[in-house]
Amino acid sequence: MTKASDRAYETIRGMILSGELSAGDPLGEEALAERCGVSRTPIREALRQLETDLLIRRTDSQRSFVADWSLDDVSDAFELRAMLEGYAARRAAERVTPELIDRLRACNSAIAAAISKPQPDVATFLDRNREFHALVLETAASRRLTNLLTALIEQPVVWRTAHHYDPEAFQCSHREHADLLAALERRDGPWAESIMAGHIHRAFHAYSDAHQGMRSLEKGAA
Amino acid sequence: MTKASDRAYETIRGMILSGELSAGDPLGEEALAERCGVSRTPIREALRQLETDLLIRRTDSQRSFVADWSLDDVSDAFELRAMLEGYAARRAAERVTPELIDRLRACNSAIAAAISKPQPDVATFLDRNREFHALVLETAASRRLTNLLTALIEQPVVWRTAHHYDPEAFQCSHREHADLLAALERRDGPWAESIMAGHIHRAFHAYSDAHQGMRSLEKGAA
DNA sequence: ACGCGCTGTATTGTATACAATTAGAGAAAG
DNA sequence: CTTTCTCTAATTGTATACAATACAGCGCGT
Repeated sequence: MTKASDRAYETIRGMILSGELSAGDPLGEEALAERCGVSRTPIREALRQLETDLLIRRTDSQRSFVADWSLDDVSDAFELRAMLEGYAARRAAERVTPELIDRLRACNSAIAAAISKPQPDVATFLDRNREFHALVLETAASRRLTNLLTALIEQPVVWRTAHHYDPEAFQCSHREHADLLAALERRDGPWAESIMAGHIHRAFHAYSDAHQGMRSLEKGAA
Repeated sequence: MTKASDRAYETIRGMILSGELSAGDPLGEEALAERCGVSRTPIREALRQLETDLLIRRTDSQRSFVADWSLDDVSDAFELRAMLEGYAARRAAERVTPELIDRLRACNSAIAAAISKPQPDVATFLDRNREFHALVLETAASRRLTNLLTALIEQPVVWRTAHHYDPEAFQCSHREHADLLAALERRDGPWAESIMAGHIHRAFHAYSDAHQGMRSLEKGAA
């Protein structure tokens, strides 16, 4: 059986990512404990983890709230991701093995299959996309880099952006993965870095555009 | 009165940085609790923080040990620092204020005073150096970046490297700070980024050389 | 009406007891 | 002699009670 603090972490994280809790909502330890069916002790551990993930913020007096992400925040996070994942891709290119290439290719094929349906399978896309990036990161073989990136990769807002992708955006993502594969296969670190950085920047603009669209809709509805 | 968990954090961190505990030493919660004069609860909070700082590592079964840093690890950490602090400097250049310039200048003057004595005041140098970098980071105004960098800035090994600096190394550091000030004053982001990245890389080589020297000494003594 | 301080209540911090898990020593079998 | 199994002791995980702290609302004085 999994530890209670882990379950609490997953539960609370899920509530934030799913939108069940919205930005700014207060997170009382006692309330969460009741909701997760555990005592406050594991909740506190979970909150500390979520804090380093930047999914929650704590006031000076240690009260916890669901973090709110302004467009500036998100832009900032993406720029950091572009830099760090670019670095990861470069390191991966220097350490790549034939097995890795095979696994990445399989991954990207699964993505291709998921997005060429008439009704794109977004869940599979997200899973395989995550796997693709995780493989690259693993190959980069830097514990520190892995640590830093986990805080940035699982971003709440981004998580849902792919649902607004149009067919062309999916194709772009897939093609960029293929390009990255080519760079890795040739062990060309700088190329891999450039592609990855561009890949992340494009994802940001996809998010940014979708967000803008959503805001106009809200405005129109109001 | 400061919180017990904070005191515990500082105490344990101090024990690691000062070398009272060496790499690989086991860190039992109960033993630490007794040593810090608090219960296990705040110790657990402190250990979590130290873990994200990468000063301790935890086994699969959650036992804690003082982290050991290979030269590769350190090199890796420095490269990340160079990238991230470079980015911070660039952002700072875009957001700089006259007050900041003044504070940085004061900081660097204090450094100059500390290192031009016949017997350099290393403690002051370290403090002011930290303050200098903290000011730049603060001006960069990215909560995320700050989070990521704290894990890298307070490196245990690095902390003691300055004690092995020769007079010229201190002067280099001071001069590079002055260069950075010039870049900030002109709001030249790319220049600031280059200087900062170079500054960090130089620090790595200073560490690397000193480390090499220490290893030869050890060898000779054995 | 406005600001200031006080008090009650809600929330977090800490200690402690107990449960669950794991490492490691030692015995038994091959 | 090596291997594996078991059992014990040490260590971490969780729950709960209590202490300290912060926030909000109210009353008071200006």
